[in-house]
Amino acid sequence: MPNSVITRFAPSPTGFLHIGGARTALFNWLYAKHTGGKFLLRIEDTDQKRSTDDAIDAIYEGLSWLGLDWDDEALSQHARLKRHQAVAQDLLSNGLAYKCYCSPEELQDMRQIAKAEGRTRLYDGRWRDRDPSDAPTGVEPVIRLKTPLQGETVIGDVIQGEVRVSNEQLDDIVLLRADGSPTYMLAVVVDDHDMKISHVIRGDDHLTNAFRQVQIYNALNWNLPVFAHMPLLHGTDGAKLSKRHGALGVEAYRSMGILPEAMNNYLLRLGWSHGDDEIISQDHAIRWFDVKDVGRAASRFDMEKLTSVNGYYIRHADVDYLVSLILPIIQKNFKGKLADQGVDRLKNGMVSLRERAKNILELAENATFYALPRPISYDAKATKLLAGSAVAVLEELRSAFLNLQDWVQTELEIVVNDHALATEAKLGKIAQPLRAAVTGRTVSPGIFEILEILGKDEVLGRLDDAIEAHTT
RNA sequence: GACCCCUUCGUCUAGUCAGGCCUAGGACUCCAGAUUUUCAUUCUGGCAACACGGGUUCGAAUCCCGUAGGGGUCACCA
Repeated sequence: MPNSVITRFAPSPTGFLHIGGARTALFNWLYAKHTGGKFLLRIEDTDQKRSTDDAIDAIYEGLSWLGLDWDDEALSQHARLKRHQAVAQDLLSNGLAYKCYCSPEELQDMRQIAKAEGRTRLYDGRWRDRDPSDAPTGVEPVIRLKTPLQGETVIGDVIQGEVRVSNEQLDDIVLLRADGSPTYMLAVVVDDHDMKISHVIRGDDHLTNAFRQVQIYNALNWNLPVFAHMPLLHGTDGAKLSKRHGALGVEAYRSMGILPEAMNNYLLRLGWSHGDDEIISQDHAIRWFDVKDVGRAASRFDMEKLTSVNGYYIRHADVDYLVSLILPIIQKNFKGKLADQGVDRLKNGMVSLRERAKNILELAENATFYALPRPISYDAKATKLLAGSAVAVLEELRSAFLNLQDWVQTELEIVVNDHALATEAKLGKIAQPLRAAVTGRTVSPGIFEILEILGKDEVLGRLDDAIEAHTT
């Protein structure tokens, strides 16, 4: 059976797509692409109280931003309630499951005793073989799976290897709650089976759940999917990333100016590698990625490395793409006040600009002087630089520029250099005030490039503005 | 606590399956230097690790055992 690989990402709608979930989704997506299979999305919204449309949208948006498109319609687990119930009923009528009438208090006590005695098996199976006529009236039972008492349950995990646990450790799990809703354990198994999921790739916090799920598969006499439990992503402190730990949603990184390509690349390198390769294009990722190569150790999330990868992607990104990303930011910051030639200037200056930014926010900030109309504002350092004798320098430059016919970088450089020689000043002494006058800042791309892109009229105008603003 | 998983520079990792090519390689960070009109890029160099203890072997980061540390899971949550 060629092309039988079907993977899935099954997040619960908690309000955002967090970074660990994004990595899980990425690995599932890559594996599907690598094998020419399908990647499906299922929303685990069994708990209706906790899932909202907004939360579901956040997942869609997060995945879309990362470019992790899914095949077919996203499936809502909740919509499959009837099927889950039917499966539980089958199990019940086949004698593979039973009704349990324990009260929450009873269970609580049982658990305490079991823990005190150091046992893992928390439920003692007291209703397992009890006569149904003993059932108390007025109590809705839960349905529990009759799990094997002896032997062991084994998982051949692609990442973790063979993991086995004694069945004595596993108690009879609840399949259907008293209100008739399925538990997560039942729902995943039924859904994964019905969706024909071939590979279950998920965080290894599910590894111990997998044993219980295997028991459900076995009771149903269904084929097992291939399991791949990938190590968790940890925070800088080494603990599991969680909301409490300040784990952020992918949209938070987006608003920090991280590029989705960089995010994917960074996430991919956490727990997986291809020799010494650091920058891996999506094409290569698809070609090279295989779940079996995922490591078993958890890794920590490192913002500095992400930032560095992000810088690389910005430096190598397409000019128009970058302009389209920063334009809305600049317009938002300055209320749409854009110079007529603003966009052209941004495009012309972008190659130099992109080498100087670690993220899109910074890029937008550094590019602003191109986009805004006169008069520009000066930051504190620029203001300081323009005080005193700088005005005289600007005036001299202004008249030198005035006569320049061929307004190109090389010519401009000659003019400024000549001026430096004539006044026996160091180039820096002249270039810095010029930079401050023209960009409003002390840091920018090469000054001659800027002069050319801005154009003669604009430069002369900005010099006038600066002279006027700083003449005392 | 019980069960399961993990352990190479501060971090991500190569090397571990098929022991010698490893005086352990790369990347990020940091430091120094070169380039330079500022900043950045780029380039060069540097600091820095096989958790520990036993074995097996001519030889172990690699195999075995133990210890320590870290993580995960133990719900009528997902």
